[in-house]
Amino acid sequence: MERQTTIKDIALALRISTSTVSRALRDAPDVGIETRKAVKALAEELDYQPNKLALSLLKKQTNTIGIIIPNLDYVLATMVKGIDEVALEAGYTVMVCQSDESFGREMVNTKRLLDSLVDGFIISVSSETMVFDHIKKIQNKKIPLVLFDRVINNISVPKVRLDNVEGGRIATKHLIDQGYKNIALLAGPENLNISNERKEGYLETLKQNKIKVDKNLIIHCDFNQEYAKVATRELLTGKNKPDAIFAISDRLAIGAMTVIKELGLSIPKEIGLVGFNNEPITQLLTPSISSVEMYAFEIGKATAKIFIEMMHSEVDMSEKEIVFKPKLFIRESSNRIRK
Amino acid sequence: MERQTTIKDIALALRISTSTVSRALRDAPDVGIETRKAVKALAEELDYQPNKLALSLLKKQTNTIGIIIPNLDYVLATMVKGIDEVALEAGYTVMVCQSDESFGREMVNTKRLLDSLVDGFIISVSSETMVFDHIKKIQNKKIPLVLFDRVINNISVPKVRLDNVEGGRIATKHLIDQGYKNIALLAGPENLNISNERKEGYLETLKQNKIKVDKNLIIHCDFNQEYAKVATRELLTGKNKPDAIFAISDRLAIGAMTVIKELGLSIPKEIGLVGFNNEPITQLLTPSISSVEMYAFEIGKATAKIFIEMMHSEVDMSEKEIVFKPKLFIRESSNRIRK
DNA sequence: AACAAACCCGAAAACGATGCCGGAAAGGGT
DNA sequence: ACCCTTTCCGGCATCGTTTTCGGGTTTGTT
Repeated sequence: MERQTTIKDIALALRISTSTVSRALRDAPDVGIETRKAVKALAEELDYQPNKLALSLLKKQTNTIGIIIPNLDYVLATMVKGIDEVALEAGYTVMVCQSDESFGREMVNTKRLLDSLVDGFIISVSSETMVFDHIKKIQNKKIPLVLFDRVINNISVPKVRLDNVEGGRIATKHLIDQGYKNIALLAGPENLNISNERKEGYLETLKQNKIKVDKNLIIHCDFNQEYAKVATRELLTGKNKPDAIFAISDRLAIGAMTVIKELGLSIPKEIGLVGFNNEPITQLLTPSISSVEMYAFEIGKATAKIFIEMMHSEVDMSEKEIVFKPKLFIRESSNRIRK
Repeated sequence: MERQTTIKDIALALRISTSTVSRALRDAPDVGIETRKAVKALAEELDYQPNKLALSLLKKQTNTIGIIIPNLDYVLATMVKGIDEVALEAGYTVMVCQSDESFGREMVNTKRLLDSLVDGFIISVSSETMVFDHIKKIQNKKIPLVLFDRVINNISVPKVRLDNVEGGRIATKHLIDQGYKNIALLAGPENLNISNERKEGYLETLKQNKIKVDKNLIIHCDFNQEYAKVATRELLTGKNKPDAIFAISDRLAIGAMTVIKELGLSIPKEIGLVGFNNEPITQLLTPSISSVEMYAFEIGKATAKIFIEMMHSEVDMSEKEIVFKPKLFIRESSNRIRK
């Protein structure tokens, strides 16, 4: 690693002071036209790059955003892409840390990012996260923070998320409209907010349509894909056999689909199926899977925008919450009434 | 954002010098037991965190690795996870930038990371990248660099990658062993190394088995999933209809599978299918898809290990190349001879 | 000719930490 | 009582940059 040319080198070579060089490079007013030219020419020639560390130390800001996410699945990767795009545009660089759905690693990551002196945080909490001391620590230090996707309620901080309850509603409503009467729910981990919200929408819609809820038709399973198969098998061989399944993620839906086919049931005739996330792959399968679009990219962008706004203005945004409305894409897996 | 407590605050409060505080905190030898205790106690109380920027400026190293990748699909996300794990362990933090398969963005990213003063680079080049000035720039500055997955040949730098030719071979050989005679290739973009290497393995194996190559059976298509469907339709309705398809990625394979089913052909009886990457989803589909495992996580870890090694030793590793051997997982989509 | 006003530029402090060097105080030996 | 070691600590430079303040030279005006 070779020594970078510094402002001092230029100053020395031109027999002027570092202050002058600094001003010349930044087009400050009081510097002679001649010196300015000379400085710029030499800077170009020596491939001078200002040292960001020195600047950060002085200005007390690093132009870096710390992002903590539970993993890098399709949805989160897409969201990160959205964040990245906006952040880059605004001159920020992001540091992405995966908590791997572990609370411990989430804490370690906050600590690391904290003493990497990031300017702020953008976080989606892990499914294990039930206590929020690390979040509060960030707040106490008055460091900008935005939560997204998997947010925490009862905490005063800007949030960007999907209306998951609505997502649960539209999926369930659609299945009812298609004439399914016995709708099962493949839910995620018990304490995961987004899962429970979708479940809430499901329950609500069933009640609204005077369909009684059968607890045996609701199965919580991990996002591990094998669980989905086991759960589905359980459902379809139980005493109260469902005629439709609403899965809380496309991965779960795909697992369910496999089992349904294995059992020789036809989709959508005998069993209807709706997923969540609208991953591209849902369109590629046979049958294609109906799914709820959650606008991951847009959520990412909106999150970053709020963050940037927080950095640039002094107004309190701690109560701000942006909620995206989901949209159902109806495909073969649930469309048995011709339209 | 509140002011962090600094070494100076502690020094002032204890009426000692900053140097003493610094030494006390780092357990340096020449500092009295009493002062040491006092310093540590106060540091604890004030929640003192050393300022990394100041340290980095002084030591000229940031403990940060810049990672540039074309996107965040399953394979790369898995690799990044591997890198992350090893890097974290060694005290490094990673900055991940996506080039989005664009050469321009790859250059912009290198520049950004370069003047973020990362300690080194870990790069997988975009499919557009045909000129390597940015890579050479890194080398000229003598900054550690490791290429992985999509590497560049004819360039003297450590690399970690899969033996893609072998991957092409085992997939093709397997299809031949299963009695398929007319094997098509769904390849990736024309100038993508990994794609061409897999193709090479395919061609080589055909020749070795005295099967003549039909150029019409080789279709290059983008990783965009829709292309795969178009290409497959083209293949299966052309004059020389293949009885098997080797797809260079699972996504392409899934697209192909959809079309095969649409056309009413049975898998694996009439058409055999093998994918690449061994994504978890290949096991979930019906039929499950045979696929070549590329050990993404391990490749990520190996890459990071080489990087760390480069940082800690002075030996030249520019010729080092770690090549992982792929392994075929045989599933329903290509298994028509009972075993 | 004298004085004000531009116009340029340099010195020095500051950001937070480390590390070398030198010096004061304390202790031990003769 | 003197000298020589330890032991412990403070001063200062350093990393690369910005910024404030002040001073010198030139130009222009009356």
